[in-house]
Amino acid sequence: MLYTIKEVSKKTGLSAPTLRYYDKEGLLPFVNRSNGGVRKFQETDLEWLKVIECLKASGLQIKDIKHYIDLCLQGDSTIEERRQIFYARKENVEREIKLLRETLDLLTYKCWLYDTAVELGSVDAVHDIDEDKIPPHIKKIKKMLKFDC
Amino acid sequence: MLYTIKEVSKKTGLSAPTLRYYDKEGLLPFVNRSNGGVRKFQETDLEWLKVIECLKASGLQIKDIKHYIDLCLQGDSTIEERRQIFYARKENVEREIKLLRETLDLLTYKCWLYDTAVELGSVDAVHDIDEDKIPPHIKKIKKMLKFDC
DNA sequence: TTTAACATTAAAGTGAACTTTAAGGAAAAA
DNA sequence: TTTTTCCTTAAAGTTCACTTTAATGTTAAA
Repeated sequence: MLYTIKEVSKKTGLSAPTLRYYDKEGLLPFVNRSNGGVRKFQETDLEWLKVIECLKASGLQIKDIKHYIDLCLQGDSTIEERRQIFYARKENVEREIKLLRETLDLLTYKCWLYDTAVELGSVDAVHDIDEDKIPPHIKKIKKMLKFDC
Repeated sequence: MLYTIKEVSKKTGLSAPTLRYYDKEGLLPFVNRSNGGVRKFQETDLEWLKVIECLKASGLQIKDIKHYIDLCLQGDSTIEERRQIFYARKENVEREIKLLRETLDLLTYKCWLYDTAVELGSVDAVHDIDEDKIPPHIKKIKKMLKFDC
């Protein structure tokens, strides 16, 4: 089964110009063409695209994804470097998740604050609230925040 | 205690030009100046900056953070809109964390694959490996991936 | 009071990841 | 065979979030 760029666009959620841009940047050297020069994507190309999207989601730039693709083309002599790339990406994503969880804590607190502000009719009134009327999970977050907000 | 822009830069990790850029974009309308026009940051300004950083980390653009700051300046009449902003940000961060966890799964699989490829001396050899020599947590991820990689 | 280390602004420049445009070629249906 | 719908490219444009530059003013210590 071969796919046109439009079909791949639908399957991946990447626009056709984005796919062409990736190709131009050297991310898709494995995609074949018809005699007329039209790109014909294979099933394995879709798998490559998923790995590319994974590396992008991990915070890797296009030019560094290209470097990884180049290593793949060079074969088994580059295994060690590719291994290190994935370990570095893994660490980066773990760091990002940690950061987002801290962000989520402040947002959860703010959601409670504004829920309560809507109830009481003012933001100031929430800061005057009785300690024991604050839900435990909010209290816990408030302690971690180390600043009044 | 009042802080210069350089001190705030050190405390927040944001560069001095970035802080000036934020000010220019209307994110810091509360920061006072000396008679000579030099910014003098207060403790509360640092708290504002933490909320701004939280909104930025949640994926909000500068112009939309400005809109939130504007709402704050307008007072209690905008409580409901601000509440909705934080709920939307919370949902967005939860979605992002989910996505990053999926990314992490593929990266964890790739780390195992390249660990094994280093051991065996080739990537192809990893694909020929005995099913029962694949660790359970990797098997689990492999099943979820729905594609060979 | 001079000097050094800050601060200020406006405006231009940067880099990343696309998107858009324009002009045209390929492929499939009528 | 013609028409329509796709595809192609190169090149320019866009958006975002800064960063850099240049020219100048403020502030605190010596």
